[in-house]
Amino acid sequence: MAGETRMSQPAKTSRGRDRRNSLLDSAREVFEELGYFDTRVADIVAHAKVGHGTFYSYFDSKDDVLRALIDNLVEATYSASAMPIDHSGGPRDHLRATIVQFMDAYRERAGMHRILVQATSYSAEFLSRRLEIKEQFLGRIEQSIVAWQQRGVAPLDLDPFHAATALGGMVEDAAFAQYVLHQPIDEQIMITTLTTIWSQTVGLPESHSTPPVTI
Amino acid sequence: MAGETRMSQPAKTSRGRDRRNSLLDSAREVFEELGYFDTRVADIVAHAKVGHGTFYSYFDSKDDVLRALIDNLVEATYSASAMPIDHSGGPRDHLRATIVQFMDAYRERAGMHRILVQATSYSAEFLSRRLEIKEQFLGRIEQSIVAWQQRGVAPLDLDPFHAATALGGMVEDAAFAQYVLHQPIDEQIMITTLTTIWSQTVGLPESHSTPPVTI
Amino acid sequence: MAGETRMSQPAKTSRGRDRRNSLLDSAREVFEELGYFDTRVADIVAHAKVGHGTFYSYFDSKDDVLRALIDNLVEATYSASAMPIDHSGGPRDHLRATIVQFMDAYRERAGMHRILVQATSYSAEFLSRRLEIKEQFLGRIEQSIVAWQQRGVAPLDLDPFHAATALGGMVEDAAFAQYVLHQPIDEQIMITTLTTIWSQTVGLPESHSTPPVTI
Amino acid sequence: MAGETRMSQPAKTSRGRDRRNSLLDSAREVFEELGYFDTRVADIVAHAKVGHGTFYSYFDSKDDVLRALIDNLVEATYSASAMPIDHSGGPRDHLRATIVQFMDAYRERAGMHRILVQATSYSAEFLSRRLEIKEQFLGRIEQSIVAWQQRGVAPLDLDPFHAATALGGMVEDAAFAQYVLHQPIDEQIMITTLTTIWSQTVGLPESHSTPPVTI
DNA sequence: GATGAATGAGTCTTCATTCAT
DNA sequence: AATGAATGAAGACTCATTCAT
Repeated sequence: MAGETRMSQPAKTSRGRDRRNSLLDSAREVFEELGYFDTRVADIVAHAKVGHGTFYSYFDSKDDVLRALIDNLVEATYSASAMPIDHSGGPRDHLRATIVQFMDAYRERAGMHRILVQATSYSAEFLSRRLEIKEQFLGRIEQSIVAWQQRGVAPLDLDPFHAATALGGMVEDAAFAQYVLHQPIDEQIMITTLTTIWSQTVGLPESHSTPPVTI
Repeated sequence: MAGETRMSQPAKTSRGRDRRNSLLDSAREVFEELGYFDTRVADIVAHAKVGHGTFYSYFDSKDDVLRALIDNLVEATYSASAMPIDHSGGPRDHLRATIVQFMDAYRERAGMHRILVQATSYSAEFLSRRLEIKEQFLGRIEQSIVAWQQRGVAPLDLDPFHAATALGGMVEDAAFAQYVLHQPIDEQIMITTLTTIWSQTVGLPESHSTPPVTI
Repeated sequence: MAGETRMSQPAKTSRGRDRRNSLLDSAREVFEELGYFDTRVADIVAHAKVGHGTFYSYFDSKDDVLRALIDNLVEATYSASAMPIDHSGGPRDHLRATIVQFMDAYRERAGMHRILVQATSYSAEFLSRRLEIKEQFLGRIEQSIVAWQQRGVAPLDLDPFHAATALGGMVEDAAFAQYVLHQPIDEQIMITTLTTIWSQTVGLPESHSTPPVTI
Repeated sequence: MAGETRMSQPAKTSRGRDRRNSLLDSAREVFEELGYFDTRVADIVAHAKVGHGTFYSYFDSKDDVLRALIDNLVEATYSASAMPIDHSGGPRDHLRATIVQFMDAYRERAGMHRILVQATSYSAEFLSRRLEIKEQFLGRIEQSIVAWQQRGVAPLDLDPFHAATALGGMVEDAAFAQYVLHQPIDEQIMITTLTTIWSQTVGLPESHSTPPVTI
């Protein structure tokens, strides 16, 4: 399915970079509207108002644009989660802010998250990419649980990896249900609920006395 | 213009039922091996050792078999979650048993759950079917949370619907990660972790004194 | 297309004859409703409420029933045109009666005439059958023109064969337009018009004195 | 579900137009040789020496080429019947010239007329197209009959519409018998016969004194 | 570089006919 | 004799990708 992953043309000139970005945008918009499978290369080039040949001078294949888009999503997700968060409140406030940050980032790219799920079920290559995002996310959670255990806040009999997997999966699933499946979920109540479940699991007090731990 | 006869699933005879089941099994096995998209009708009929026409006398299309398989999955999932659970232990034991029951049912049909996710991302019709399963599952959780709140066990400021969505999503995601994505998760630790998170959220005591509430 | 025309099973027993006729009727009805091409053998056997196998024990193929039905049509057409006609009136009355007889016979079997035209354009074999009917019809006309010429009524410079072809074609086309294409034609006016054109061509007087010539 | 782009006849370039015409010619030739039903798209593309896809980038389906060919036939028929006719002779000469013009046009496109009849018996859409041609033809005849009646030449008790239907059908049937069915008809004798029948019906004198009426 | 016409392998689906029961 | 399940050849159509202009 994947083949030997020829790298798509780099496009040195600025004009080439623009064209490539334009195609990337078109591909994303069409994918988000029709889904990956129902999108034909013809749809993308029509949307970008270029010829078929142009598409293939920037990307090796339909899979290749998808790859590029997923790369962008991965990168954006990394950047988003690396953004600093206000530490002024207590640990629960901080946790809540972290969850809000995640939900915001997800909502903003909900269309591509839908495509990522499609791609995941279509090729092992894209599954790896998706797991890569998830592991990065879960790794940070695991570290924060370990930190809380070291401070004597979180119970020591909680397995950090499995708890991170459970809690992280919970948050991601909530985001998917809300922003991709458009389930009738109230954003604020859901954030409060997620924060509560998470806090109780790792033993965060309601008060603001405990020093914050960055997720 | 065309004749008016268009029947799939004609056979009421036992031979016809057998043939249909055989095709259904073949379809499931091939879907599980290759995924829905990479499966050709030719693969299914070859696996079932029948002619192309035979396939089309039991099913209207490739989509139609998928529909039938998903129907079976939905039905099986309903049945599984309706099975009685041992009530001899305390509430936590009971919750754990319920989670174990879910994980067992999921593991047993992991292949089809993978296909369900694929189908979900491919057609709105299958998405509805999947949400149907999930709502049934989440509805039961929501009711149990309400019951615990009425007994004064679960905190009243916990929104039952959103908590059910979060906790249910958490468990389903864990099952998916474990049995479909084959993430390196330890079954027992994960079950303990899920039980702990859930119990703490709804206020279940560690001891065995509280009367059980059926999920 | 036709192959070597194996004669379809003769059906010696009366039960067999009934079955065969029942199938023939079903085939005709379905052909008339759907047209030959859009009719599937499945439609015929469903209409006759018999199994596929039964069909093939009375007919060799789908073409074969069509052949049988066209044979019936040819035979019926021969019989109809051989029926005696009231000779009491003058020659024009007689001609008119003959045309009426033709139109009646055509109307009664309009559905099969439509099928005959379809079959004609589909296989040379059926074309021959159709021409056979037509030649029989035109031959009679030609003879009557010759007779009128011998009586000094019809002009001698009229070529009997070509006039018969023209006049016969005119009448057949009118029948087709009226009964198959359902063009908005008034039956009585059309019959009068055809009679007039024909009479003038062959010199029939308006009065009733000329002795009749049977077509 | 599918993309929204569905274009046939895209090419506005001269190359595209050429290709389309080449396919149209191939389709016509193959249809004329094998008949519409026995022609496969594969036959057409083989004859045109292009790939399958090329066919489908100019036409939506096998039906679609047929539609295009019939459109051409309709157009050509309109043009042909609109061509001026020599008025120097008497009314009979003029009528004869009109009939000759029709027969010439029919002979030239006999192959397509055969296909038109096939198409007619296959789909109501094509039947409409055929009737469209015929009505245009019969309408002109009807008008000329009315004109002759107004001049006191044609008998007033002749119904113009039904007479036009009868006479027009006669001529068309003669053309079909001659050029499509290849019946042993002598062209000149047939034209004389048709002219005679028609003339006598509408009362045209043999002499050249009556002023001509254009059909 | 850009274009879009051309390609053809790949799939689904139909239905006349056969034959085991 | 009757049945109807099974067959599989046949054919329409799609669309990612190539390449001549």
